[in-house]
Amino acid sequence: MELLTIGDFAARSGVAPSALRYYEREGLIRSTRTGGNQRRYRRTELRRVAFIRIAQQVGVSLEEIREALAALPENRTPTKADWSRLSGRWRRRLEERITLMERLRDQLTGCIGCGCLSMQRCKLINPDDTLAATGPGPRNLLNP
Amino acid sequence: MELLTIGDFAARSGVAPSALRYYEREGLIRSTRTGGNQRRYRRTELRRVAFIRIAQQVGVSLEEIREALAALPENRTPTKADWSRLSGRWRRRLEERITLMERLRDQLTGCIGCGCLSMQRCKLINPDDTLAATGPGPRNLLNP
DNA sequence: ATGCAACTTAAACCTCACTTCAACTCAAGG
DNA sequence: CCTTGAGTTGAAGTGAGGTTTAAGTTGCAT
Repeated sequence: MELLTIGDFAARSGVAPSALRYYEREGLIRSTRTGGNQRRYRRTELRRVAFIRIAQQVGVSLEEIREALAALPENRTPTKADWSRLSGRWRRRLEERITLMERLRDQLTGCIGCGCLSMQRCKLINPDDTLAATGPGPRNLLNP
Repeated sequence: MELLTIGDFAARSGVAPSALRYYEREGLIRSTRTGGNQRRYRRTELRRVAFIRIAQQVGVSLEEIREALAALPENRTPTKADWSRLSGRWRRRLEERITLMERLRDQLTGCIGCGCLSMQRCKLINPDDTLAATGPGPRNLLNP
């Protein structure tokens, strides 16, 4: 079994056939066709799908994933080094998100202490008191 | 200035008027009306909006946020203790998500070492080798 | 009292990431 | 050959979380 049908590929990747067709339309994965126009997937495509799903967990849009995947070589099967480079980028991204959420957690913990969630005093909402500059009260809630 | 117009409320909360109307339609916030049917917001509503935006950052859907806010007292202005209880729930949730993302990061770090992202060998994709049970290769990629 | 920015509504529209549908074709076992 | 399950397409639908539009009304300063 050299090439996988869409059904088998879906089963092995855990992604629905409809989603796989969608990914193909969006240029995220590729397939060859049989004489009868059915899709056949090489097993190396599984790595692409793995990468896509991991990136989605990290909060990356399909558009960005498509761009990242475009950096893979066209003509040869991607090597470990190719995947390693891409994964490294996602890891840095993931670490940024983790840092952000940890900061949110710490601030929320502080706010549970004071029970406030006040727009006037709470660090969670008015991080650096910068908002007070244009009058009393904050202008936006987030993005510290 | 006891009550805020929707424009002022939007400016102070950093949330667009259209979004505020949407939140009201969805039962997340409330307003009183003037004789001429215009919305007026009490400043305590800012806390609700703060809570909503924070919860969204934590990855909670508006539906769940609505349910959480429904736990607040109807007849009296919520106390610090009320907000504290709700915030505590979100904090636990946030910690769960952080743990999940840290695990993902650690696994991704390992996979950068091996450069694999292999469907056969990689922990990231085939976490506990449980998938091998129904034949060779994994059946789904994520949710360890 | 008038002018104008800010407000009101319902309905339509938007993006994202898919899924579902209808109508049809292909692949493979008996 | 026939049946049946799996695959094909374009188009439409879904749901979340809003934004935009059009037509009309209100609030407030002058």
